Amino acid sequence: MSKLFALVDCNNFYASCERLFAPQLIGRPVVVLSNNDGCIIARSNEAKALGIAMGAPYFKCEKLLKARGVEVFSSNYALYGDISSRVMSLLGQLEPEMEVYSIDEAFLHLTAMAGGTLTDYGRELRRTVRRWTGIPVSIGIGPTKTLAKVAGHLAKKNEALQGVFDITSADVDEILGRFPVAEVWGIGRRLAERLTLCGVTTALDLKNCGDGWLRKKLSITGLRTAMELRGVPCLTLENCPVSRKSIASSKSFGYQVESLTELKEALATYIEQAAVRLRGQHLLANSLEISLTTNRFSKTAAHYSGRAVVTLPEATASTTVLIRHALPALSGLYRPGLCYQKAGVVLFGLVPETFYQANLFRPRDQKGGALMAALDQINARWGRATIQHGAAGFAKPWKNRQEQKSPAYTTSWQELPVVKASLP
DNA sequence: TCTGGGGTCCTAGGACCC
DNA sequence: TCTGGGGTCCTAGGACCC
Repeated sequence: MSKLFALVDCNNFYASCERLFAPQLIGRPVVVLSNNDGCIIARSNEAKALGIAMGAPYFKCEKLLKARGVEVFSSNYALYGDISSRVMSLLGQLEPEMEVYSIDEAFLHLTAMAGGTLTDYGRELRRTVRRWTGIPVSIGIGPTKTLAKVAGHLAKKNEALQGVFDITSADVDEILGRFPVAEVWGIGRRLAERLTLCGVTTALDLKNCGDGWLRKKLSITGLRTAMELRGVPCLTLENCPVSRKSIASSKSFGYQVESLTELKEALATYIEQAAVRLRGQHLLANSLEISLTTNRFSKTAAHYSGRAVVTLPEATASTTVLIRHALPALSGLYRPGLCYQKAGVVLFGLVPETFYQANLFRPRDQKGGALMAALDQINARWGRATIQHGAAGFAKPWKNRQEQKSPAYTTSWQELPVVKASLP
C-alpha cells in the first residue's frame, strides 16, 4: 500500500494561541489583527459566526467588533512562533516523516496501520496534540497533498467528522463535485475567475479538464493540481528543510512619512531585523533589493512604488555593510513631496557562510563577524535593539501600531504568566 | 486618520553570446 | 534587394500560499 498524506492544520491558530493563556476567552469571539493593526487575519469560530470577514480592514469594522464584544488582539508572533514549534516538535515525535508547511500546518506521511482505521489513528493524533499543547487541530487524509487539503477542509467544517476526514474512505468524485474550484489548494482568486468563465466551477470539473488545455491555460502548476486531484502525486513530502532563497523585512509606517531622514531610519531598522535572521541561519547575502511605496488605496494621490537592486561587492551578513550599501539607493528612489506608507528590504543571492567566496581585490573583513556575533548575543539576552546602529534612529516615530498585544507568555522572562495558588 | 508581511514558483521577453 | 538560429541568463510581472 502506498503511503498516504495527512495534513494537520491548527484551527484558528492565532486565536487559539491567545486563548491558551487567557482561558476566559474560550467560547468568546476573538480576532487577531495583522501588523500595524491593519486587517483581521485570524478569527475564532464565534467571530466567524458573527460574519467577520478574513482580511477585513480593522478601521472599517472596529465599531461592529466593539458592539458584539469581540476580543481584539494585535499579532504576537513571539507567542505564535513558540507555540507552533511545540506543536511541530510533538508531531515530529509522533510521525517522523513530517514536513512543516507553515506556522500552523504540517504534512505527515502516514505509515501503514496495524489494526484500526486511519480515521481512528487521526483522532488519536488530534487528542494527543490537544492534550499536550492545548491547540485544536483538524486532520485531512488523502493519497496526494492536494486531496489531503480537500479532506482537511471538510474535517474542519463538518462537526460530525470530529476533526478528521480520510478521503480514501469516501466517494472522491462525489466530494469533488461539491467542492468549489476556488477552494482548491493552488487555485487563487485570479485563476478561479478565469476557470469560472470557462465553466469550470468545481474541483471535479478541474480534475476532468484535458491536460493540454490545463497546461496552456494554467501553466504547469495548474496541470499538477489537476493531476493531484486525480490521485497522482506530483508534490512530495519535503522533510529536509531547504535553505532560504530570500529574507525580507518590510513594514507599513504608523503614519504617512515624508522625510528622507525618517525613511532612512526605518529602512536601516528593517535591515537590522533581516540581517539578524540572515546570521541566525548562517547565510550570507550577495545582493539586496529595497522598496518604497505610497499608499495604494489613496484616492487623492497617484500611487508610487519604487524598487532598486544593489549588488554587494562580496557576500556579507554584516548589518553595517548592508546599511551602507542600501541607504544611497534609497535616496535614488526618494521623490520629495510624496507621502510614503511602506518601505522594505529583501536580502537575496543567499549562500551558506561556509561558501564564502573571497574578493580578489580586497581582504576579507575579519572583525565584522565577531562584532555582529557580539551584537546578536547582547540583543538576544537583553532584548531586540538593546544595541543598534545609529542609522536606525532612536525615537522611531514612524513605527507602526500594535496597541492590543498580549504578553510573550512563553519566550520572555519578564512576561511569564503568574499563577497564584492558595491552600484551601 | 486608519487596508499585513514573508515567502515561493512560473512565464515572457530582452540582452547577449557564438 | 536580401541580415540566422539556438542557447543561456536575467528581469519584471503575475500568480499562488499561509
